[in-house]
Amino acid sequence: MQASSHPDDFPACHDESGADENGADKSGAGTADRLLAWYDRNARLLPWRSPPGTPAPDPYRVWLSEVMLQQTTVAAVGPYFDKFTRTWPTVHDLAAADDAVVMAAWAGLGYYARARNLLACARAVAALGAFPDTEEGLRALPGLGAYTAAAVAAIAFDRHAVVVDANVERVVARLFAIDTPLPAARPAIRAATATITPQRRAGDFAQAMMDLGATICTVKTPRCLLCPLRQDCRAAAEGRAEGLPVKAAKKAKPTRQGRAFWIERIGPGGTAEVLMVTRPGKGMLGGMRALPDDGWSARGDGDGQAPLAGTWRSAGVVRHGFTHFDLELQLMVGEALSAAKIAGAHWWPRDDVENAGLPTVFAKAARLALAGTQDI
DNA sequence: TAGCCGTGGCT
DNA sequence: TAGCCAAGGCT
Repeated sequence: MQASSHPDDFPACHDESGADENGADKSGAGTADRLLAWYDRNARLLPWRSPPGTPAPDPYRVWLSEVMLQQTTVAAVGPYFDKFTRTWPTVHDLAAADDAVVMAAWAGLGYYARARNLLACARAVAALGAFPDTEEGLRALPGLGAYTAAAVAAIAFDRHAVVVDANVERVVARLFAIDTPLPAARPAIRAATATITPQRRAGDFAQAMMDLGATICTVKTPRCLLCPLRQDCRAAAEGRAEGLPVKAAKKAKPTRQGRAFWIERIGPGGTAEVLMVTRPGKGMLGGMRALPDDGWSARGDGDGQAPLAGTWRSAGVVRHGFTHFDLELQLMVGEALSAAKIAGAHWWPRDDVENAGLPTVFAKAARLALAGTQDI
């Protein structure tokens, strides 16, 4: 049994038969050929994807889907991809869109820096005239890191690129039985991926690896008996696929306390309005419309203070989990006694709050205010 | 470089 | 249930 692996013993040596000491066979182009043959028969049909063997899809759609799919499930992306491509059919349409409208359209999808970078990227591409068609050119655009640049280059432009995402990390860590914990294993995994990435059909290969990771080589209880790469897989041969890749322990999430404030007035038109703010462009929920709050953050509790003078009562508590902390948000309802002098403040129709584009934590708070529920 | 940055589904 | 996790990027 292999006790450990490290960069020095990678890639695994192959004898003339192409099989290593555990019987795993990754010699020549066999692994890629087997995976592509499986993909030709089993590719998932997705709105942003063209079937295997057909012309590459529109780079705009490939890029948009890849950004939306960063740390986000296929199921969650679907409706957003439809909405964005319907509203903005080309990158030029998106580049010309209003910031607040795009941010509101992204509301609920999370990781809002992606939406800010999406607009910056669309405008950069519009200025260039078209998407760059090389990995290096794509990598220079805002919001495109090593993964996304490689994926777009391979999928949209049929470039040879080594595409490594969390699926590929898992599949490759198992194929080569890489025991080094993540993230230290990344260089070895990337080198291993390069050895099996084919010169042709690199885009299909990347998508095939992701489909394999999503449907066969899953995190929990991988379906090794159904895997087209079982004969290539050292971890499967050793009966320990589920144990790979090894991951570093995670830190505990703190719980933070904060307050948000629901402030109504009767507007100039005689209808009820709610005070909203546009949050600063950087940091948590940056650039998003929100309710005023008391300054809570990942680093600490809010100070409990209202943004302006008034009398307040608690309408209940909203609990919400973020990536690295949990929040208990007390919703305070009251009448403001003075005019709002809050950065980014504006009034929004009370009857149209569901269209304000609020991030989920504030959408929960708004539901609480409107329903009068005690706890959500 | 390791911490920051959302959300909802699954087990 | 409470934690884990998803087609990561930025600083």
